[in-house]
Amino acid sequence: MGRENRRSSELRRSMPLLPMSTVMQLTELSARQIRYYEEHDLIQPHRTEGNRRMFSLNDVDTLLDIKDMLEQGVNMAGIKKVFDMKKNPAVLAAQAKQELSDSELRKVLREEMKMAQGQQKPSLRQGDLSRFYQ
DNA sequence: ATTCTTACA
DNA sequence: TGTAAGCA
Repeated sequence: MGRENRRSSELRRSMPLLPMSTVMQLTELSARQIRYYEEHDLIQPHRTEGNRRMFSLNDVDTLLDIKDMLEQGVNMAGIKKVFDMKKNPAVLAAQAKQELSDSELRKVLREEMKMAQGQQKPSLRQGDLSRFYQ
């Protein structure tokens, strides 16, 4: 896939198209949850003139990723850690070279978490991701 | 009819 | 998180 094609692809996935009701059905998340994740800057849906949220396909993907982690027992703190790692230079580089899929990204994140853990407290309290990605 | 914000259980 | 109120 050429860079022009990938660019328009990203543009399409970033296009604000879906209203709250559609995203709720697509993700099976409540409006309350979706708004909550926005408050925590995990997604940044566009707003219409009437202040209605309009979600992109990227937003939906992100929400599905969040849902996965939630079902694995990862709390907000843990999810935030994972998302912060998407800004990690190493992860960013890997994403630039190939089109790192989300599933592949999770593998990388898994490794990154092991690295980060050594510098953290080895406890098993909430927010610690160690027990979910061993 | 639908979504939004705020606030309380 | 769910739910209800009061708006837009």
